[in-house]
Amino acid sequence: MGVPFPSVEQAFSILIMRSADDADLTARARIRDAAITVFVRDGFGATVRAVAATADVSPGLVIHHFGSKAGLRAECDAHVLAHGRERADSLLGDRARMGDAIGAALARLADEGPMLGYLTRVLAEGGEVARSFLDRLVADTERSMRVAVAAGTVRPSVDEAARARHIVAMSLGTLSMDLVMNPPDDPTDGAAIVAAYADRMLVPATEYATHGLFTDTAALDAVLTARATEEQA
Amino acid sequence: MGVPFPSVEQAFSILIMRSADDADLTARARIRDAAITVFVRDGFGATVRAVAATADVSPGLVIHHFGSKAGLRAECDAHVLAHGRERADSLLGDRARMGDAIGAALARLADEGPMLGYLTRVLAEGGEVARSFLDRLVADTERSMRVAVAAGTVRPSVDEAARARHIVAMSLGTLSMDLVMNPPDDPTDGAAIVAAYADRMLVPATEYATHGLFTDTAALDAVLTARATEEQA
DNA sequence: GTCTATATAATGATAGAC
DNA sequence: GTCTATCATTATATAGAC
Repeated sequence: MGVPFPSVEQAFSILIMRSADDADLTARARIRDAAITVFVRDGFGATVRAVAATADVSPGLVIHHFGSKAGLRAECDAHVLAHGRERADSLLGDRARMGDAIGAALARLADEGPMLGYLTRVLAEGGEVARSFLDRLVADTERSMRVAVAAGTVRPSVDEAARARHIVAMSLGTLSMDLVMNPPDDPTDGAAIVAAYADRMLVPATEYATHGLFTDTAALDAVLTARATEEQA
Repeated sequence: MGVPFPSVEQAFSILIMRSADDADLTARARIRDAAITVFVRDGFGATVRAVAATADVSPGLVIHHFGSKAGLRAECDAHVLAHGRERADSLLGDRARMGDAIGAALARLADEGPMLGYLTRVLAEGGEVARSFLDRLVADTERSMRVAVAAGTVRPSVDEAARARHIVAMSLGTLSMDLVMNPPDDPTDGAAIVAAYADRMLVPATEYATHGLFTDTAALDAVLTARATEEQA
């Protein structure tokens, strides 16, 4: 079987770190977790007071621990996004797991909590944090694609770098837009979000990835000809 | 030639209303246009004061005309999004124009100003305004697809409704994510945004729409089998 | 470490003169 | 219609007691 959504799988793998730090329940960590939940629910405009209330501490204590709201935000970003490097790498070397990408990726997402919702908030907001996350994902995806092309499961592209950027933008963009169209009841419930998303999009996305949309190559021919012409000029 | 990005073309067509209301330059309209520019540049968190400064009026006058910041926002939304119904319909009836979709859509986008940036802000924010816009686009896309399938330029789908939703989410999602990865110098310059986006994504997107990604149908077979099985249960 | 109380700044919105 | 001046609210962040 092929690799339906390589970049999505990688994005998700980055979120699978279900850090078993239940001992990490210092007040500081509690505040951070509460902040993630509140940011997912209400967006990054949420107030320090709302975070404090959710963590059952005083607003002053939040600032005491993180210096400022920006400091709190930075720590949340780091906790959610600054992971997965090794994960993505090991995935690349493990063709067996790439094989059943759909089921595996979805299954491993079964309980990552609010991380997915946080990621989509970051992507919607844009900015440097989102950009660096996507850039890393593009690099990983390009390497994944080369492996898959060599293995014969994925077609070669006329521009592998451009395809990697496109696949990342498309994968996470489709997810983000689907969530706008179908807002989850509980945005912090990653498992429910993934299940609903798969239910809506797995068939059309796989169909598109298998056959494309067009019946002929006229559009592609035109685009490639146009590009060749302007490159000559 | 085919119809590379039907939903994108329709989304764009909605923005092509270059309202020749140059006589519409009442202070009220000036404030509204300034608000659109500021919202595109700084997001919807931008202050009434910033809008007033850009429009060269007092903050009080902004409230005087629109009642509240929410009122101003609503008027901006209406001005940008509450159009295009007829446009999209006429497009459906005009197969000649659907034919050269790529060039036509991009060319007609040559100068729609800050509208595109405003649309991406609305989509990133989510909420009811974005949802109703996307819903309308999905309905239009499904009708477009049926026409194109009947004409033989687009492959039929096992689930036309799901495909329409997927194409809309994918088209606008890809655009949004590409803009996160490559922030435009001037987010209010729609022409430059479209040109840069096409330069980066037209080749890989058309390639994907023509051939898909996979070399075989194993993934699709698995997904369809799984769906059939769970429908039986 | 944690709280209460408060300083400071910014924002949306109002009032009234012109 | 437009402005200036101001109010009321809300936010982040600080200070100091416990």
